[in-house]
Amino acid sequence: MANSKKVWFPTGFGRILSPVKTYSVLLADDHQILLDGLRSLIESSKSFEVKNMASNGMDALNFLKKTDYDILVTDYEMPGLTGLELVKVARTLQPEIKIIVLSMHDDPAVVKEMLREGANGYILKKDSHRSLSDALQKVVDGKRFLSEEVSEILIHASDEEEKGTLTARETEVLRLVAKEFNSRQIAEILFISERTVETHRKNILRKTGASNLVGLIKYAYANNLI
Amino acid sequence: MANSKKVWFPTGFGRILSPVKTYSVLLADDHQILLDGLRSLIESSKSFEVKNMASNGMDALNFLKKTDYDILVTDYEMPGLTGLELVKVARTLQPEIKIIVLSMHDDPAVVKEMLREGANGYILKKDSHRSLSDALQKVVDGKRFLSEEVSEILIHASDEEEKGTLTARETEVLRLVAKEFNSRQIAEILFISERTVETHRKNILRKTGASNLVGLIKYAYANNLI
DNA sequence: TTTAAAATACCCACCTATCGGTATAGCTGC
DNA sequence: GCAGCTATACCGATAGGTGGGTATTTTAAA
Repeated sequence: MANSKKVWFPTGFGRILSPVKTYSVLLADDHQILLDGLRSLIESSKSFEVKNMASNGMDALNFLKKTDYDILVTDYEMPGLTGLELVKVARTLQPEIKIIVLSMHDDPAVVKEMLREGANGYILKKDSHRSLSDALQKVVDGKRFLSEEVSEILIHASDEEEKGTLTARETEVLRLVAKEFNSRQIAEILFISERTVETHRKNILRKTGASNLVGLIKYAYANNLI
Repeated sequence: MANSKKVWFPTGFGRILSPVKTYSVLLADDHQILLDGLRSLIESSKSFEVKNMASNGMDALNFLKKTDYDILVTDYEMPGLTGLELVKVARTLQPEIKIIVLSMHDDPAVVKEMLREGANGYILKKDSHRSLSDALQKVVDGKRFLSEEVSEILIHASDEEEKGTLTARETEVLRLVAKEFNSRQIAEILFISERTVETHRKNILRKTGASNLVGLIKYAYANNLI
């Protein structure tokens, strides 16, 4: 991993010396007090070192461009770049970085999207500090970590999984969108008003959770509509 | 195949009767004189019957919505829906239909796109009438048909395959586009002007031959950029 | 038969992408 | 040195997509 120092650290009852890696961490959160608290928490373990702290997304981005880190711990809502955007960019700039999202948000859709876009762990601010240390250890071990609360949320979310079920007409429209037709052309092809096509598109966007055309096409690929 | 009549037709020296299928054909071209000529040519073989003729893309579309055909023979440039659009729609409405494009265009990019979007055969208006009858037979046999001229074009096209080679920066921009960032956000991430991002996007669109965002994303998928 | 969902359609406002220019600075290879 | 490519940047105009509404008809389910 990048920029990590190897130190000799006593394990067990101090009888054996073994190499322990110190993982570099980048913290991003717009609340300074939380940043300081997190640093303290994280560095209470000698395995982790907070190398930099950013109070907004853009600052975090600047750090990511200059330095490699083993772990990024980021808030979800921040001024400038949001946490989601930061996760995407971090995953692009440093494909190997481990990302833990620390959020107040317990919206399952948000959680899923973050995980989809590259987060390795997701914990809530109302979770205990144990969750954070567990998460750190899990992700450096190459595993995924969700706090109990988050797991709970995802389980119940699957109950109300009415999303993603496009109607036949909506699927038809989406297929045509994916064929590079614009709304006017789709309206001509289906013999309906352009307004109706726009309504369908809006409903498709809402149901799929996509933020724009690009997300729509990715959804279409993911669901074998292309 | 759809809407085809089976007739008993003598083969060989008339000694054996075997079942011969009459394939239904839809013709689309904006030149009436050519339509009439094509009908005559096609129906000189008892295996093919021109069921309808359309003088523009929208008329053709209407026919496709009402009736199933075995074969669509269409011009490339037409008022209303273009040939390319017609091919896409036809492939959507009637997945099993065989499509032969008859065009003046010898641009390899056009040829490739038509084939990619579902055309089974491509012949030029300067080709001989033999090409058309060969094409009809080939496509109903489930094969692809390109006239000699067209094959020639595609071969030489591969020489000047400088297209599709995006620069590193362009690829970077495209990846970010595919991550659902808009130009403003990409500008922020890359520390460049929004104008520059727009220029890159224009160049990417031109190089990939995509007509819009959707085409771009499809290109990104096809080239493993996502 | 009542109800709910789906498909249809319109409005306005705003944002974003695309088109077709032009232009300059830096780098690379002949 | 200079041609060619790349990355950078700007402009105006237009097309197209998105957001947030409302509302009617058709169809399918309870």
